[in-house]
Amino acid sequence: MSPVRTPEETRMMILETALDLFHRSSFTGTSINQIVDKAGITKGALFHYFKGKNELGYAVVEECLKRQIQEHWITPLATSVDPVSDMLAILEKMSQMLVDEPHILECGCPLNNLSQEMSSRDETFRLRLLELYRDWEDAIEKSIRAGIDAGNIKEETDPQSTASAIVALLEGSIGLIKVNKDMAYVARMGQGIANFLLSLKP
Amino acid sequence: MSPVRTPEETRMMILETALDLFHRSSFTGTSINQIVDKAGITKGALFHYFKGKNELGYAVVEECLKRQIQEHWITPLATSVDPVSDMLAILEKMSQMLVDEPHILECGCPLNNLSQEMSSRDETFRLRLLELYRDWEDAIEKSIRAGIDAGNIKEETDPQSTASAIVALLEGSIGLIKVNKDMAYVARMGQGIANFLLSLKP
DNA sequence: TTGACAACATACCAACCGGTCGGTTTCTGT
DNA sequence: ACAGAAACCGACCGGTTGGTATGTTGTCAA
Repeated sequence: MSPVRTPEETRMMILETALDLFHRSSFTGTSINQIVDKAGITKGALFHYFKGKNELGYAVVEECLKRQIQEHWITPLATSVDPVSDMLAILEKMSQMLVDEPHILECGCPLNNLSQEMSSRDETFRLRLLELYRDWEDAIEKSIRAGIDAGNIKEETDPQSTASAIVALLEGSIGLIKVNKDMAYVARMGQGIANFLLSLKP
Repeated sequence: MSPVRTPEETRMMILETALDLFHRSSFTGTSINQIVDKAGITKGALFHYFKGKNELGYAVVEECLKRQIQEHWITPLATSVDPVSDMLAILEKMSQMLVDEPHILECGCPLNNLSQEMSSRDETFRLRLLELYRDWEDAIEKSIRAGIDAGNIKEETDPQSTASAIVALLEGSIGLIKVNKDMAYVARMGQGIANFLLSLKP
């Protein structure tokens, strides 16, 4: 006989519902009532686990977004000595996700969305999101260093500024794709990104 | 004796106040009352000139943002045959603006802000903002073609995808600067952008 | 079995939102 | 001079927001 109340699952359900709604409709554009309704719980439950909407947002950043960045970027690049090829493979995988779930075409990147919306409005949000970006850039930077050592990247490449530029290029691309909402544009942008990455090879 | 009522000035005051507040606090984050208060007018006046908040937003895009893109990018690049150097000059000018008015550091790009916020929520917004991006990309694309013809850009460069990537890189950079809020990071990103642009030269 | 606390549920609140509407003031064509 | 239109005012409205107060139900250790 399974228990009626499963606190951990409830909390996780709230987090994932919030993540999904924040992704589709932004943070301020999503009301607590919407989260509660879609998660199939009540306001009492939500405020039992989180002090307020902001705290829920922080938790989404720390737990959900952090894990996504980790899975998609940091882990795959951790042992890479050919980051250009490996990043192209990651992008290929993400491009496939766009084909499978076309609604993502107009949703953008959850990390970028939340950053653009909240970082100038709430300092706690900014600092937590900044940490994720730092982790992401660091992972790319280290892989570039490894790539240089392995002879897979031009020696004169500056790892730090190149890593920042790569992240900027990716986030900017997703933002533009959101506005264009067009698979042909996705292909064009993919070519632009690929050309940039390939220019780093010797 | 100057007239008490100056309709055109009133309308322009509303537009510029709205542009400034949308830039600082986003579209949904700015209330009509805030606009009205800061512009020194009343709600009646605002609704006399614009059917609603969305229509005001459309006008801000069509009149204010369009002019800004035109001034900063399209006009300077129209006659360019060395777009890399000319774009670096534009960026240098914008970087100086950041030093003069540091609050922009956390405000981001008005066009990017509005796009990320509204393009998935209102189709009219998306289409109008998309038009501005197309104009911007077209201007860069054409200047790249001219640069190739003049021998200032590598022949194998694909103008279209490169133009898209440049816009993505710029918008992504401003977005990341907003999160980092740090002049040292601005310098790092500037170096990353410059390296990318310079890689287009023969 | 029972007390204590975590895990929920629900009704309610003040503040704020975009928008309306009837009225007043200023301007302009005749 | 005067009528009618444009410009502008500000009180008001229904709806929504994040958040709270209070009550009920399930769980588990003693």
